[in-house]
Amino acid sequence: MKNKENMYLSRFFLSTMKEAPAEAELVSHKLMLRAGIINKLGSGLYTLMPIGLRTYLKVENIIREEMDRSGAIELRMPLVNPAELWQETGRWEKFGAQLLKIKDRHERDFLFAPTHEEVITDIVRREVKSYRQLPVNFYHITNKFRDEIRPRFGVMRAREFVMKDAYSFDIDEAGMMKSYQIMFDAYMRIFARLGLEFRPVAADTGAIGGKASQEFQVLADSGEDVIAYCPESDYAANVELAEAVAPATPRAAPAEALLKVPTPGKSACEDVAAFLKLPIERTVKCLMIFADDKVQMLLVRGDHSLNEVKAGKLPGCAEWRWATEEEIIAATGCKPGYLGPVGFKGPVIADRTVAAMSDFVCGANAADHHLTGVNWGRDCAEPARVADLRNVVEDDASPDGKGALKLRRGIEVGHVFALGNRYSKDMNCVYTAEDGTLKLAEMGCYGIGVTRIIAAAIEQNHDDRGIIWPDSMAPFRVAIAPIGYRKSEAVKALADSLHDDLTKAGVDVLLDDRDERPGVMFADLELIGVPHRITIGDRGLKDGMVEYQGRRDTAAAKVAVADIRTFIQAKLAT
RNA sequence: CGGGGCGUAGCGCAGCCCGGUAGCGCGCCUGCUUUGGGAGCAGGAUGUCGUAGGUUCGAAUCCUAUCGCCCCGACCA
Repeated sequence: MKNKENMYLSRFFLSTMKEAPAEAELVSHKLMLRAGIINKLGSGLYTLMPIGLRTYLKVENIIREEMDRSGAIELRMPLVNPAELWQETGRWEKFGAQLLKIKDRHERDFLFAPTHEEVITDIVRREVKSYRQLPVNFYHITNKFRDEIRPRFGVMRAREFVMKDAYSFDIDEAGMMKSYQIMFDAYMRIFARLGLEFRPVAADTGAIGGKASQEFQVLADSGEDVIAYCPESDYAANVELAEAVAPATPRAAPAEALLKVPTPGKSACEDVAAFLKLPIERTVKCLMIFADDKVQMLLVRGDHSLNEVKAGKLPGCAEWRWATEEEIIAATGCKPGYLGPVGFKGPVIADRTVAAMSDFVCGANAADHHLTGVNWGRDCAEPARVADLRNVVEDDASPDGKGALKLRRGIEVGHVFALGNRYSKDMNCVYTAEDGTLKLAEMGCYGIGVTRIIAAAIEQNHDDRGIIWPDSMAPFRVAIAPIGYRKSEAVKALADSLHDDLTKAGVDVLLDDRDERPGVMFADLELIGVPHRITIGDRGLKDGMVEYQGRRDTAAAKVAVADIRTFIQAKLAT
């Protein structure tokens, strides 16, 4: 970023708060409000204040540099799109309530774009005629609007937000995968340069569909996603996708007799297990869904949880929903809480773990009763289908067979998709191939949540005093804190000359010339997260010393005035 | 959309149950003092009590409606 002369805090605009507004829950949200980075206009709508914009621009520039380096070409598409384009792909209807639709003065339908596949595909089908023009990768960095069901956590899940999205077009699948890899590599460079602790993970392709997909997750305990990874290998996947492999040991032979036991008021597996004095791993949880026009029974072990994405991948279950209580009673003759496969007439789909259990406990399809010693084949039919239904848990075997899985939470800041020809087919985006035939372009799409990165970085880098910016994202890299700026000629002279020298050297430096008390100055500079601080006061100056303190340092270091310029340059170089 | 909660000064809150015309802390303004970790003293400004109806002699307080915001669930960068 080019430095301007105006790096005096008294002429900048800073609005800090001692107390965070009650609306904020998440640390990053609180700190962004307290540091004056954002200002709320409405639910999910935020102004990026001057200091926030400085950070934003640094992030944007790193992304732009790496995108350009990867060969992607920048353009900019409009926020408002005509409905017709979205009707071509069916997403005018299918995108759901998150799509904010509007009408213009002629009563024509428009929408606020939540993403830009349609627009870019339209551009390419009109502009690209020949294989000679491919591959091509266009990107832009702009505002998106998604009418989120529940905006929250400030800029983390805002309705209007900034996203960098790129779209690659190739002549065939091999080309697409090459473009995909190029983007993947660019993303690795971007998040590394931003100074974030992150991990690329295999992801579900979700509603967009496609062949391959990976998410870039910033690791943070407050993350909304859970990722499973294997410390012994490079396996890492979103739990939505992470495969729970079948148990290594085969099903044991039945050892117990089937027994119906009263379990009054005990419906949850934990309660049943405790009541029967059995480990919860012996129980089976019974979940009823409605899909494919019928009520179906899904079984997972009592201590496991259903993976709803996996459920949706079962045959005929793409549109599944939870069964209603009435449907459950009609299908089983029993209220939820005491259900089981024994005697159930409909389809039973068992998780791999459940299929390998013997002598297990499940509901008796009779209120306040469970069955113990249940065995497949003997007491009820083998499950109609055995599938991977559950979320992996810590210490599950890694699907690559190389150890045990660990879980961590993450914030999704980027996502790369090998899309294929879904959109080019719907929108007839074809090119003339070398052999003269018309072929569909193979697409990839690649998103980065630019504004979300700011929040994610704070989640990962803060302490009880405030933000600790990575150098790459700091609104100012160096702060000069003069004590007695307006009292001491010597302090002012050194502060000013240091400010000028650093500015000339291309360093983003902020001189706190407000003449505040030191406590106020330090507190503000720490809150806004400036990574390096130089403190100048008469007390040190009489010995020819100033102080340097890194934002993460516990104590300040004394540095001779004569050495401070080289000292700080050395700090900035690391 | 379903469930829960909150709207009183820029921010954090009290007052509401039990109606009597609004208060505390921080911040802000003025002056003096202070100046190495969110200063001290003195003085001061700031509210259509979210909005609209209703009950009442009288409503921040009770009733109704409405809007906004936050939290928990389904979505995603």
